[in-house]
Parts: sequence; C-alpha cells; structure tokens
Amino acid sequence: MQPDCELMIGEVAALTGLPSKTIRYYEESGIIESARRNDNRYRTYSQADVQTLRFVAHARSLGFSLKDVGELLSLYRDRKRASKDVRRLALAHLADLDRRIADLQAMRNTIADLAQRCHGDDRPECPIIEELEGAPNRRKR
Amino acid sequence: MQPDCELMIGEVAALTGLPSKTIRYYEESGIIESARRNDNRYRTYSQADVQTLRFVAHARSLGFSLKDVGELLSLYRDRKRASKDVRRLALAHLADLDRRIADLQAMRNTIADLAQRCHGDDRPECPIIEELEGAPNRRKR
DNA sequence: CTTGACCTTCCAGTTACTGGAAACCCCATC
DNA sequence: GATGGGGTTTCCAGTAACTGGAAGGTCAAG
Repeated sequence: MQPDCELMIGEVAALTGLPSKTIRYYEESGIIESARRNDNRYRTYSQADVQTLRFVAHARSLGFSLKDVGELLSLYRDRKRASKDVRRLALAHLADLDRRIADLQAMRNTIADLAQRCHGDDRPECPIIEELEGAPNRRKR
Repeated sequence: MQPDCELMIGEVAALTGLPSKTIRYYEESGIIESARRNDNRYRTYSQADVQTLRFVAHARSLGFSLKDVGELLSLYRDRKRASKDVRRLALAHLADLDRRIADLQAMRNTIADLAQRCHGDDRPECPIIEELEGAPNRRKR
C-alpha cells in the first residue's frame, strides 16, 4: 500500500469496520473533519484519516459518547496533553458505566426472580403480572 | 377518595409518579387508550386508569420496552392468559438484559484497567490514548 | 449501450420521552 | 372588569447515534 494512496469511502469502511454511512455521519456531525473530494466529488481519505477513524471506532466500542470521542480526539492530537485530562474522561465514563450496569443488574435480578417463580404453564396465575400490578419500586434518579 | 371520582392528569401524575407529558405520550403512542374528556376537554381518569398506569410505570422501571409493555398489558387484562406467555416475554427480556450487562461489563473492565494504568499527571504519556490508537477490539454483532 | 457497483445528497424512521410556545379554563383577588 | 396564577390543551422540535431508502451521478466491463 503506497503511503499516500487516496482511498474511497468504501475502502475506508472495509479498513475500519465502520459502515460508509456512519463515516459520512461522523463527518456531518463534526466528529471528524470534512473529507477532501476528488474530481467526481467522491470523498477521499488518507491513511491518517483511516487511523483517526480507527481511533473513533475503538472509542465508540468502549462506549464513549460521540461528544467524549470528540474530546478524546483532540487530546489524541495534542502532543502536549496532560494524561490526567484523558484519565478524567475515562473515570467519568467508568462511573457512568457502573451506574448503568447497576441499574440493569437490579432489573435483571428482579426479572430473574419473577421468572423463576412463574410456573410458565397454561394457567393464568403469574407472579410476574402480580408484581407489575403492585406498586412500582422507587426508582432513584 | 370516592370510588368513581374523576382525576385530572396532574393528579394522576402525582399518583403514579409519571409526568403528565409521559401519560399523554403513552396515550398518543397507543400504549393506553384515549382518556375520556370532561366539558373543558381535559382528560379525566378513573382509579382503574391509575392502576393501569402504575402497571405501565412498573414494567417500564424493569426495563421492558413500550412494545413489551403493550403485550404485558394485554396479558394483564386477559383473565385467561397462560402464564407461559408472560414468562416467555420476561425471559426474552432477561436475555436482553444479560447481553447488555455483559457488553457494558466488558467495556467497564477495559476502561477500569486503562484508567488504573494511566498516571493521570501533567505528562502526555497515556495508556488510554495508546489503546484507542491501536486496533479496535472485535465487536460482536 | 447497458449493466453493475460504486458514490452522492436528502429525507425519514428509530426509542421514549422532554422542553417550549401559544392558547384556553377556572378561580381568586384588586 | 381586569389581572394573575395554576392548571390544561395542542403542536413542534430536539435528544443519541445511527440506519434505510430513494433518486441520481460516475466509472469500467462486456
């Protein structure tokens, strides 16, 4: 692969694992800068662009929001970044993940318990329905 | 509280913990049937409506989608329901929750590991950025 | 010259709400 | 009677991060 061969969006999609649509969406939403165009008005990408998109894809796969990804990208590009800024972002995300996991886990445990107590036969009696009929648990917000 | 006193939406909101907006939204999206109106065209609700909305709120708080809530509601109303139908819904939801928890947990562990290895000082070296720079982990889909 | 595989833009739909605007209703007060 | 306050109504828009589809341009092969 030549160092400066220009790639089209489909090739970049194949290289990054991101759908072309998503790459265009990232451009449109300002997460990456607008791609150069060739004579046909087709977007063209360099290897550096592929690297940037891989960074984005990886950050997204770790659950960072696009907003966070934008900040991570600018830290990534900043050679003088302070690692504490990166770490702060990561820790905030970690806390968010923990919150979401705890919420889901609580639901999961309740559902598992109810499902386990439900006969699951042709009769109408059902602890699941009965539970839903009762007062909802306090949901913290 | 009289048995058949008609409540206005704000009172129902207070009784169910659901915002008025959300109650209107549930009506509009067909999850509950359209409320009767009084002379002012204000929505009025019975105690039975409050009970239905509590059911909905509780199911939502357990993470069921509105679509699922619709099905649960019709099972709730069906005196001849088979508990296995309820259970099937619950088990599908459980599987979904487990999938989502596992996904989040994997992210969480990676982030926690990276954050722990990051010095978090004023220097630019950062394992978090380095990880994101590398190839993204295969994400199953 | 047509076909097929790309690419382009634009619009709509997804989920479950939430916020805000403009207007109406009712009651209490000045 | 005017005003104010608190409810209510409808409608429109925005959220997050895409995804699907339509209509049309470009290019190489057959």
